[in-house]
Amino acid sequence: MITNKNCIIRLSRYKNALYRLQALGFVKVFSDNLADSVGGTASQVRKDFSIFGISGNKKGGYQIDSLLEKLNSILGKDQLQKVLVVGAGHIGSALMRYRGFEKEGIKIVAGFDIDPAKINRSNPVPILPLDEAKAFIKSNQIRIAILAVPDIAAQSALDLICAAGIKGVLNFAPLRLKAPDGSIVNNVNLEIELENLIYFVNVAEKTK
Amino acid sequence: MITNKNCIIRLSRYKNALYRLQALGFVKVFSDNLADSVGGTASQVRKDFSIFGISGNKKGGYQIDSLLEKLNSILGKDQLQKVLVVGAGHIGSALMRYRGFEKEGIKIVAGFDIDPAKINRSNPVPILPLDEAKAFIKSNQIRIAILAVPDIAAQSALDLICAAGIKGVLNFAPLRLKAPDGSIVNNVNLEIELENLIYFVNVAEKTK
DNA sequence: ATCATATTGTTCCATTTTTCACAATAACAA
DNA sequence: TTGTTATTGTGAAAAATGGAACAATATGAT
Ligand SMILES: NC(=O)c1ccc[n+]([C@@H]2O[C@H](COP(=O)([O-])OP(=O)(O)OC[C@H]3O[C@@H](n4cnc5c(N)ncnc54)[C@H](O)[C@@H]3O)[C@@H](O)[C@H]2O)c1
Ligand SMILES: NC(=O)c1ccc[n+]([C@@H]2O[C@H](COP(=O)([O-])OP(=O)(O)OC[C@H]3O[C@@H](n4cnc5c(N)ncnc54)[C@H](O)[C@@H]3O)[C@@H](O)[C@H]2O)c1
Repeated sequence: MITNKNCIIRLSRYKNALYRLQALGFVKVFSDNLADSVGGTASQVRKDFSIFGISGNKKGGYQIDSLLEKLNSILGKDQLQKVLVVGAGHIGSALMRYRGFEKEGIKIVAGFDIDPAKINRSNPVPILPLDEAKAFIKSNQIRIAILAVPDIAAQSALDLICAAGIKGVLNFAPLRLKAPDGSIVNNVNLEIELENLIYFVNVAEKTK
Repeated sequence: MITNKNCIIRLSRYKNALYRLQALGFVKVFSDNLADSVGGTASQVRKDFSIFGISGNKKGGYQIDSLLEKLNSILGKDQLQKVLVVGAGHIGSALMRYRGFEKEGIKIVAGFDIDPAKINRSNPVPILPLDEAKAFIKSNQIRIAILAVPDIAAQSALDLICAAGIKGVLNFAPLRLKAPDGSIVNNVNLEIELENLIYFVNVAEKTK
């Protein structure tokens, strides 16, 4: 069982690179082409594939279309992934208006908010009152949510949606949430991303 | 020289946890308190500190205020970090309106856009035409930028700001940019974050 | 003053991740 | 057909990361 997050991220990158190559008319690809496209090494590409039992052809590389099929299946992209956004504020609405997820088979199906002023059922992505979240999650069998509520509300909103059936949450609030049993929380912490960047810029500056 | 990104992320977490503890009135802390707060082990906390020459007191733990001073200095938080946003669209304006960075000593000082309709010099964070970016970066000695332009414009915008003196970029466009010499690009790729989450949710589902 | 105790700092060990290296082999050329 | 070459797949080596263990020691108790 693979627990290596970086490995899965690389699979996503290979997949994206393969679509670009396919769009350019390529039908096969070698491990070193892929390595170049995503910025890695050829042996790591092959090792990653081998972990998932993906094989190519000696001297012939990999068929792009069948490779994409396999990667897409591993990454759960053989079915449309329905996602909710909880918190229709600045970040939440930016995400709901973003069209880029759709080409990745990810569809934001609804937003939820406690502020009555934010409710808008006729939006392309409808924004509904939080009270309706539980029923919505259950009847539409949603498993994934993006959490974009104020920090103070994050844990209770998380508990609510997980109790309703959400299994995976991408959390934007910059604090450590306790994931309810059976659910996974990943964080996007932009403060920390910036701090990290600043650190490495400073280090580069000093060693220069 | 530390190249371990996770280690630096942990330093940020320690720092955040320390502020919370400080706000609760604590003046000292033990490695296992910190480990609990951030979800790690006590030896890792001590190891992280030791890497940076931070020492505490046998049996006495660490003084929170002096620990914070040291962490803040390592993380470059002893001076206000001025940051630009390039691209005042959905993501860019969400970031410019966000007040949360300020308490972290990060100040978004300006946004830049090519669309004349976006220009607004009297905004709390002024939004200026891209042509002015170079002069602004130079005269204000900005080193860090957030890139939130459409995918197609990302590489050229990156080249422009790095040529003007930007050393570190947090890029939201879901593609691999070529960092100009002497600059660092870190990516926030939400598509990939979601794919990753979906993968691990599926795995958990299956092994259940 | 002595002892017991709690906690650090660091060394050593285990695990994970990446890279190297090369045998196996499919494709192609002559 | 035979030989040459390019590329995979993988086992072994190396590097990086994380965790356990424990000696050193400051603190507080008796
Ligand atoms: N905006 C940014 O650029 C940015 C950057 C980094 C981190 N964040 C984090 O993202 C989160 C959201 O930030 P934002 O700027 O979008 O905030 P915001 O205040 O603009 O929006 C939050 C929304 O959540 C709604 N809400 C409050 N409690 C709720 C609940 N219990 N259930 C459902 N909805 C609820 C509010 O009505 C509001 O519409 C915060 O945790 C913030 O720290 C935001
Ligand atoms: N909005 C989201 O939720 C979201 C999610 C994931 C990724 N992204 C990525 O973030 C980036 C920005 O997305 P967005 O939704 O904010 O886009 P957007 O179209 O809302 O905004 C982009 C802004 O950049 C400006 N712009 C275009 N070219 C420019 C240039 N050369 N220099 C300066 N400004 C320029 C445009 O005028 C516009 O204001 C895109 O790469 C997108 O793929 C966005």
